[in-house]
Amino acid sequence: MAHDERRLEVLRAVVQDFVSTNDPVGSKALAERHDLGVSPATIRNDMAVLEEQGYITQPHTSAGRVPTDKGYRLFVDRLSAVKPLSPAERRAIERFLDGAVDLHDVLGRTVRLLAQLTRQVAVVQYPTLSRSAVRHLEVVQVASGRLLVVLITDTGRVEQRVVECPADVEPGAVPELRTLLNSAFAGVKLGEAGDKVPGLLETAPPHLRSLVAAVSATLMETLVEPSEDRLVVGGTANLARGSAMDFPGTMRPLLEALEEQVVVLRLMSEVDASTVLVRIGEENAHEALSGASLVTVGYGSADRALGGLGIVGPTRMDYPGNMAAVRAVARYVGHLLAES
Amino acid sequence: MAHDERRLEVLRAVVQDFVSTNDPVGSKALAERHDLGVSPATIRNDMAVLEEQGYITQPHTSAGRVPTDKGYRLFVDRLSAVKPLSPAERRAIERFLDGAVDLHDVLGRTVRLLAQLTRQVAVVQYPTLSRSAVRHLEVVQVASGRLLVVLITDTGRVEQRVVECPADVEPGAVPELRTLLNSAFAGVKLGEAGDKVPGLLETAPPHLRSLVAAVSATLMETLVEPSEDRLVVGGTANLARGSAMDFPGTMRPLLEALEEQVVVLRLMSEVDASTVLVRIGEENAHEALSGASLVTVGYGSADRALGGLGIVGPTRMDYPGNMAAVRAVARYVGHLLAES
DNA sequence: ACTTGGCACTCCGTCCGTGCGAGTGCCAGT
DNA sequence: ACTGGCACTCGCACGGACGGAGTGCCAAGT
Repeated sequence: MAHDERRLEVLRAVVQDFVSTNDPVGSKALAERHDLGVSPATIRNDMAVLEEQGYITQPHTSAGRVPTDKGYRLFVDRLSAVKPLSPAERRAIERFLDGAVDLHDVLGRTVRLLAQLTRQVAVVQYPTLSRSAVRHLEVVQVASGRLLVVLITDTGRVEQRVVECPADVEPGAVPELRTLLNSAFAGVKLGEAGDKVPGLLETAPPHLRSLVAAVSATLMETLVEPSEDRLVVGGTANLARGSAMDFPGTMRPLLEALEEQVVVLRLMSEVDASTVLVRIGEENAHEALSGASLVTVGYGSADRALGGLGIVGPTRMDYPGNMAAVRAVARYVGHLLAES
Repeated sequence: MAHDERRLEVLRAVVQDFVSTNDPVGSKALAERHDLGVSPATIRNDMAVLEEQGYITQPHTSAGRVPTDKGYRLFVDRLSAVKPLSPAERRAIERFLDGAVDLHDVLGRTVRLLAQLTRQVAVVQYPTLSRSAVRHLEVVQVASGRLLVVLITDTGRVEQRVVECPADVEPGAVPELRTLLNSAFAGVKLGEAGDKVPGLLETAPPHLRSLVAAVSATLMETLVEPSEDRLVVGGTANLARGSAMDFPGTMRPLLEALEEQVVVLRLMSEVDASTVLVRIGEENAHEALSGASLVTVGYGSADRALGGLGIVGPTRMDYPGNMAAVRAVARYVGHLLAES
């Protein structure tokens, strides 16, 4: 019935007004700023119902209403239209990201770009190692019993490890080892590289076997460790913008969580590249984030997500705009990394 | 005369009390907490002189006194004894830093360690490229006209760049190129690598010359750019501790400056490894840092500083303790990087 | 020449009471 | 089912009073 529909319209209006003004919104103001075609009194009745259903609440008796987490959720799921980016924003994305020289640079620019577009804290995850493929393995001898192994992935990520060798390395063994490793692992996804190790050990010439074993062990160790997946954080200055009213308590736990990385990374791990994921307030389950919202999405080519990126901000944020920005940036980064 | 000496003693007491309590300190409280052997009235006279000389000031008429930047400066220069680290802290340093797997890891641990020890924001600069020496150069072909060049320094830093080649690369040229570059640059400090290029171009076999030129150009570009010197920041959550009274205005500009990096890096560039450098409040010259103090020192082996590290916090900080922590951590990191 | 106790003064922070405005809930009327 | 009216409730901003902490100065003591 037209009844329920108007009520949703009222909720949408409450969210929009509260997001833009940061003041609890009352029935009179609503009637003025939106043409809902009804009087403030009617709106009051609707708001009473919305409050009973848990979508909005009032900070004190007789102040305006404020959306609850549940209210934002409904807004995001059913009431928000996709907000197209302005041409200026599209241009900003290109201008910002073109001319990046390496992976580190790309992700650094990305995080700054996202922070600037959304005026929130931005987070970008490095491409997950286990989903990347080996482009090249490099072996360098740095001392008689020590090798430096450098792994370069198809996404441009570079990892290096020092490997202690059981015995001295014979001269000439290093190039041999390099060729062997590359022919075994090149193009292999890191998540599946472990399967190759036994076969490689069998076919390797005996005098290299211990070397191969040592190097493989170190590599596997590097990869199995998903906590090593790095996170780039930017725009933390935006936290200090909202006059500290935006976050309950202080913003301290939030800053701590961002530095921990592990909390955010866990949330990131659930993204996929096709849909923008929004987590609102308490939905985050983690204490420090219970007053914040996350908008995340995976980036990468269509068939595989390389990693996640997104923003974290107060629950009172411009969801449609931020969702659009996050998605657009992820698409662009995906292309950029795919073609390099 | 004993006169001046006691006045300095009063200044020291003011600084110490204010740092620990965060309240303007009055004559009576001073007389109680320190045995200066004189009455509050005498202390008042001394404080009046100290105020006239600009070392302390009162927030309002008839509140206690607070040290000025100049007062902290005198305290740091002449009144602070070296505070030895506790055994627990020494152990924490070792425990924290041992077991780091690569450079990124070392610096990440360092910054967390410093932030935890000092309860301030910690910053660590990556080893300056121009002062590092080439350990190895790796060349990989990633497409017909594109090479990936990976530079590994003796400090473990890894930089990579994609080089677009003027023409197709003949098969077999890549290993040749690799050998050539390595024999020319291995062990050379990057700051001086530019001098080697002309000679290298002359002696290079003709068919490699254009390749060498392209690769060298990219390398020089990478190195000349000192702004690429990265900074690791940690412990920003500590900013939110001091109840926002510690920083005039908000802490927003401070967070921005930390993200900019360039401001902090410029200050870092002046460090050397032997002395701890303290910059207090307005001494920083940069607007955003005018309410903050920096404690920095270079790390590296005795003969060359690889980079800087330090902390930034409110002018009201425990200078002796923080100076000791910064120095101890820098020494440990220096050893760690020297032996790897 | 310094130090000390006393004293009057200044000013900040807090508390309390008031008035105002915004917003609500309810009710009667259309 | 909607609307206008009305009484009611709070939060907040304003303003004056109060208490306390701390100072500066002065006269007296060592």
